[in-house]
Amino acid sequence: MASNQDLNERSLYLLKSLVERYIHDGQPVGSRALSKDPNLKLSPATIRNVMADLEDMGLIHSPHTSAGRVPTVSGYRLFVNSLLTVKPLESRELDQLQSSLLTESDGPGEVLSKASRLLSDVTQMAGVVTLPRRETIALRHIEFLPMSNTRILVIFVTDDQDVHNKIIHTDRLYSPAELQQAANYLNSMYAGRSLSRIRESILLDMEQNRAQVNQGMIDAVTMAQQTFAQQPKDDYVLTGETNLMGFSELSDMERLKQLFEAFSQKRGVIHLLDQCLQAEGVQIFIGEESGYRAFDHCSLVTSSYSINDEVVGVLGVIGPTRMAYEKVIPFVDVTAKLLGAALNSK
Amino acid sequence: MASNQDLNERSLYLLKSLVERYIHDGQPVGSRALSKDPNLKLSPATIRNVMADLEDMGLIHSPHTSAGRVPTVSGYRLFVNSLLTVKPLESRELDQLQSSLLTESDGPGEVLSKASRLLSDVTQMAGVVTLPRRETIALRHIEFLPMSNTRILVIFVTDDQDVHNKIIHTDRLYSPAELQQAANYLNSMYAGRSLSRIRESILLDMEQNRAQVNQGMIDAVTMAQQTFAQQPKDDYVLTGETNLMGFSELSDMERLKQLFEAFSQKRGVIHLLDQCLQAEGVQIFIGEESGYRAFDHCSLVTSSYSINDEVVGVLGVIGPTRMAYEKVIPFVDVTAKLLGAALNSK
DNA sequence: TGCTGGCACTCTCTTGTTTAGAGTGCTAAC
DNA sequence: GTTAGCACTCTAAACAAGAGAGTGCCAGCA
Repeated sequence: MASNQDLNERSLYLLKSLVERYIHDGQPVGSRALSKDPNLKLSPATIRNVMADLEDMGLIHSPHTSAGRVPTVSGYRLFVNSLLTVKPLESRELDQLQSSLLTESDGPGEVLSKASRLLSDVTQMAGVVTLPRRETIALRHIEFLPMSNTRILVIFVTDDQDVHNKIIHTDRLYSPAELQQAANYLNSMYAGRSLSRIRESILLDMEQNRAQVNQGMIDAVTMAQQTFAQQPKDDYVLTGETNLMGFSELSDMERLKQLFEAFSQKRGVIHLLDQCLQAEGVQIFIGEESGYRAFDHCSLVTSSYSINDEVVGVLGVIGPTRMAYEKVIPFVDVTAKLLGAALNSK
Repeated sequence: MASNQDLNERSLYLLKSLVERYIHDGQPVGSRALSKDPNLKLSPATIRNVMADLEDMGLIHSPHTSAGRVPTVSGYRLFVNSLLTVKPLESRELDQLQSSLLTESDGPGEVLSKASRLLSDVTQMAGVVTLPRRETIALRHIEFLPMSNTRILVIFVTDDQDVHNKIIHTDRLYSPAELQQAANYLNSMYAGRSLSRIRESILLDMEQNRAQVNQGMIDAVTMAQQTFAQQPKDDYVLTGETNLMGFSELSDMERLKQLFEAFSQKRGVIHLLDQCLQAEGVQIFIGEESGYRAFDHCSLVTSSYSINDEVVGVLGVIGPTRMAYEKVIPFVDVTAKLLGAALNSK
């Protein structure tokens, strides 16, 4: 058994070179090819010895006897963690990013779509952006419109100019006038505050028996919170899925189907992305690391993005394990920062 | 050259039988297999003669010398138009449909999604439903909220309880009070009428120099119309795309990619579906008939659906040319009617 | 005239075999 | 510790052969 001490500088350089070559041309890399590396004046035989060690350590693996070696998940992991030389963004790409995201115009929804499209267009893989999910969203404006029976259409505008609407069911019948009054009250008294604080506030007022507060107000806030709670916030914008169909490692139809099914179920993907909400900076899942079968042959490069220093969402790129990490990582990083900036300025 | 007179009852029955067999097991059908048909007491040799005629007429086609025959697009077309024996819906399916669609609860958006999901779940192909697009939509409620500079958030509730919102840019700055006033005026005076009629009305009032009408009102309606005009109505709900990955005739990765790209572009698909808006009843595109390369190996079974006798949208099923038309056609038909009914009752 | 049995033919698909090429592991020598 | 050499293994491509399916056509029969 080879110990970690065998991981001297030379073996690491060899691993790095191997991973880079494999990422570049997708073929298993043999000792002969590596021996051509000008920085590495070694014969194929020596390289074979080193590769045997790397294989013992589970960093590379041979598809069959007479093929070269291919990085394993651990190999990629080591590569990404310590060997990678990150390529800074090309200025052309940076320009494209900035001009696309920072033009003040459309609503938040459009900005997210643009970001996702950028991620997929530039990397030629799939781009994903989760909808921003703020802990405390303040009320900007609320409206209750009666529908048939006990159904009420609640329109809820948050202070980030996002419009939510939801049909809710109430226990009793409310008259249009009642609804109007409740909305007016909430709009005039509590705009700018978060829902939970509004609720607290009203309860307090009620205790103190203020005249203008009544059960209706409570109901109204409950409705509003309902609207918000049920809002399908577990959602994301995914673009460029079709790019993934070009990769040979995903050309297996059964695998591809599972992957696309995961995309439309959304649950699993969201759950995976949520794990990146906590983490600072760029987070990477390689192959089976994600824990989701559908992503076994994919890697996920993600970064959280923030509005006003509050982490609200995650964006990233989904592609085959064999991807150009050195370009994707900085790109995801910058995009996340720019998206945050774009949403800040709203 | 064989003339149409050769299309006697026997040849037609043979074609029908051939198409049915091919649809059922996906293999080219040979003369020997067809000779086993109990209603058709003919030797393989005779059947071969008839099949040769059918091939001359371009109704069937042989992939290679020693394979059986496969229907061409014309063959499918003749089959669908005149030979098909439609299978009525199974009561289980009808129950499922009714209970899913006719439960009064959620907004129109959810109903459309449910319809689409039903289409894909039952047929195990892809289901599509275009968003309803009414010629004249009446105003239920409107709200203008100021954002930064000359940007205004318009919230527009139509009488079918659908909420639209859009950020528009105006020429000059409007004060919150102005916006409030405009919205109040529109809501109180014109709720229930269509936008174009509101506009006419206001212009008329202005000519007659009524006191309460001013340029602001005109601007308000213009804004409202803008909101509505720019609304991306060229949209649909598509579900079960992944089902399509199971079909061998779509297993070519390049084709599949084109198909999925068409799905996400949306333009072409919408254009195709629009052609069904005019038509009464179920409309079918078989293979290349659609005119879109991406759909060359697909068939599309569609039907328009109506709200209050006004045709507003199209729904349908997308699958391989080799699909069970006799089941899909009645299913699409019924679903369209039920969806109309479900939306009517709102 | 229309149907049928027979037969030669064609094409695909599968299987087995061979060969070239690539890459390895091991060993002995430097 | 490094290297050259060599036997070995495995894949991929090319080729051959045979089985199977289905056809077209022809001659004979009702």
